[in-house]
Amino acid sequence: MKQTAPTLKMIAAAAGVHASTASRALDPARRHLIAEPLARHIEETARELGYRRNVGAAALRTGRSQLVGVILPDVANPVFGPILQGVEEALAEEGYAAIIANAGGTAEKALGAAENLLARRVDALVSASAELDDPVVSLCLETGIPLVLVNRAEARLRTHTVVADDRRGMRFAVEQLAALGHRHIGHIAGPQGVSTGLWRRDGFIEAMREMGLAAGPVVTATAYSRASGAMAA
Amino acid sequence: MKQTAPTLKMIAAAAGVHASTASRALDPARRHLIAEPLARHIEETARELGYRRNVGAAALRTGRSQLVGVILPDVANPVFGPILQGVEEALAEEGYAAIIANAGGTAEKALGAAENLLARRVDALVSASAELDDPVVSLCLETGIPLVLVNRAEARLRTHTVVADDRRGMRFAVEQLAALGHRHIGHIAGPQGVSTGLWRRDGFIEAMREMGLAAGPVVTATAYSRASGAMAA
DNA sequence: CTGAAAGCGCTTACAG
DNA sequence: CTGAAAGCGCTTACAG
Repeated sequence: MKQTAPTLKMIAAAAGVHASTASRALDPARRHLIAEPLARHIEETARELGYRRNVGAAALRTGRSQLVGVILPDVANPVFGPILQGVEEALAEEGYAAIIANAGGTAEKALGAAENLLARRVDALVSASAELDDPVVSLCLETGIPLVLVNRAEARLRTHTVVADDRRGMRFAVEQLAALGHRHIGHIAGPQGVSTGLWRRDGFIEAMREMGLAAGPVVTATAYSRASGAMAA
Repeated sequence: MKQTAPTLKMIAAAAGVHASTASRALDPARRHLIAEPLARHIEETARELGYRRNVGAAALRTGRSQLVGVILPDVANPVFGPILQGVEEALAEEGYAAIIANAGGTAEKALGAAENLLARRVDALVSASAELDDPVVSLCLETGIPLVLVNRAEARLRTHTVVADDRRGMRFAVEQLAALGHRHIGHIAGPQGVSTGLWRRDGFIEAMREMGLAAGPVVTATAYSRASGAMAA
């Protein structure tokens, strides 16, 4: 016997008011529009009947889903746990929820994921899987949906982007090794179609040159995966 | 100039049919109800105008959100990446999307997260953060919303549960160490309020006894965190 | 095979 | 301060 969730109309009826009044009383932002005792009464009935505002229905009316899509290149990769964590936490504070999608490494899949997310009318998108020239960015620009890139940047800055300085990081790594006395240093580069792979490779080459070391071997892995890494190694 | 997404009515008007007809033509499951040439015509207009079915609006009408909530104890913990990955993949195949929530270690927060998810009318819930007697399970049982527990089980089996045999795993670990000649083995146990912590501890004690080893020290960490682990160590 | 209406559960002008 | 109506974008009986 799956009881159907109580609606605003049911609460209103039980409290002896119109649905619009119940709606106002139950929304913190509009509660002040209702006389305090009445508001309290409505709140109580709502609690008794176990009312839970249907966020989806409200979304249809207001045009705001309170949903943000998060596109990850590889959900299983531990790199993205903390990123997702941060996103989820910030969103939850504002009453938003994160809906995730796996891009699975290719731009086509990422685009498909973005399309699905748009069909759910997410209020914004966060993508951690941008390529240097990313179709998801183009899509968001066309449709006007807010987007922020994390982890990977585009070659040309077209939207909000939050990334580490991969080039600098790699230079530090090389300098560290050189300081330890190493002279023959190789680099397994990530995919050159994404900023992390490209920038780290650039940083490696630059640092080697600056340190006056013979350019070590650079082998490019085709993907950020164990298999590709092993192959390159 | 943020163009508003085209609606079914707009497609229908452009194609010269009624919205109900467009709705049928654009739904693979009901497409056969429409004459093939007309269906094709509607499809084409939809594509031209860049139509994207509003999943949320459909959800309101059908009562199925095509959304599944996933409650994780700690999103940043790499343990949950592969779990989330598997869940997301299976859901995506069926046209569902995963919406995530961080339970942050306590049952109260997990319950709050579940409430938020229910307000979004998720069709089902997956929880990786169950305690031995979990309020989220009770809530789902009361409201009739499908739930599956992963990673952690309740003491009393009340719903679908997918977990590893932690007790057996710990016994293997002890046997392995004993086989290597170790005699003095200690155990940093996880929180005893969740099945993984409890079962592994039990497995440890049992295995030590069976191997005829003096019970090593068992220290219980208060949470699955680096800080708690360090303290216990 | 196609159309017209009703309604899912909300919120927002508009009245009073 | 409260009510009544309209409408968000769909889908589903019900007609024809």
